[in-house]
Amino acid sequence: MDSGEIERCGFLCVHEHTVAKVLEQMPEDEKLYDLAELFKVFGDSTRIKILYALFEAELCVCDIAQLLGLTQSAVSHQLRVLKTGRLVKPRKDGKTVFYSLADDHVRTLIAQGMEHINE
Amino acid sequence: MDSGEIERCGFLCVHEHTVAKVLEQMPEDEKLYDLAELFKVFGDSTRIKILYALFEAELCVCDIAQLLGLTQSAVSHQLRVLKTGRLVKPRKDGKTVFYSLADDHVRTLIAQGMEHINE
DNA sequence: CTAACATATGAACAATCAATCATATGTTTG
DNA sequence: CAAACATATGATTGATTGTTCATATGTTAG
Repeated sequence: MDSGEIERCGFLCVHEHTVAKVLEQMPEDEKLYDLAELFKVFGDSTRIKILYALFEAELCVCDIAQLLGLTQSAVSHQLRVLKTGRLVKPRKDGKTVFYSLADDHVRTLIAQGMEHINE
Repeated sequence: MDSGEIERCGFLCVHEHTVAKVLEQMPEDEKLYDLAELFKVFGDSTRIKILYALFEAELCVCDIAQLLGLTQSAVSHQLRVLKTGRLVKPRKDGKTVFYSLADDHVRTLIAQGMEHINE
């Protein structure tokens, strides 16, 4: 088969080799799940704000809270989510904890997302 | 002020000019909200699977459902979310509706996300 | 027109989540 | 050691979300 016929959804509209390609290049379920988890971390405006604040400099928790008009607790909870997703990293200095972006993927992803928005 | 002193959180740890820069380059609230909304759309493994399936070819709803082992209804609901986020676009052909990726940002964003995962 | 089919939609429910409040941990200062 | 401070954590709660089931819309074939 796979000649060019399009059988409607008695089973599949598309050619068999297309189906094969789709299934072949599809990553494992676990990867897909992890990827969704990553995007989920970006999917909250409070966390986006925190990341943007860290674009310029590392900041401590209470700075972020005051800059963005948020509770210390709320910021701390969200920083934990961002840390777990390896988007930010902490640096402890006495009783203060400074957070900064974990790597450049964060900037790149946010920039790409912004491009999509501005269209 | 803004000389180099670091006053701990009596008010701010960081220099005033850093605070100024942060606030200056921070996009408007609405943009930040929209950006979070965009990432939220990527933040579900079912939708990620659908997008991956559309990497190879445009597919109709029931194809996607069968390929991924999902209900027609579930796929339709999620395609609506993807369509609203302008990540996929429909092409109607008789009673069949074929969906395809809306633009290349989708590929780019997913690729960038995957890079972050694989580290 | 009617039956069959592909897709879309709406209501309902369980699960997930972000903010809040209260409190715990850990560090510095006196 | 005790008080003050920065941060983290745990429980609770209101809101959001993904799936399911039932049904509606719209198109094609007979």
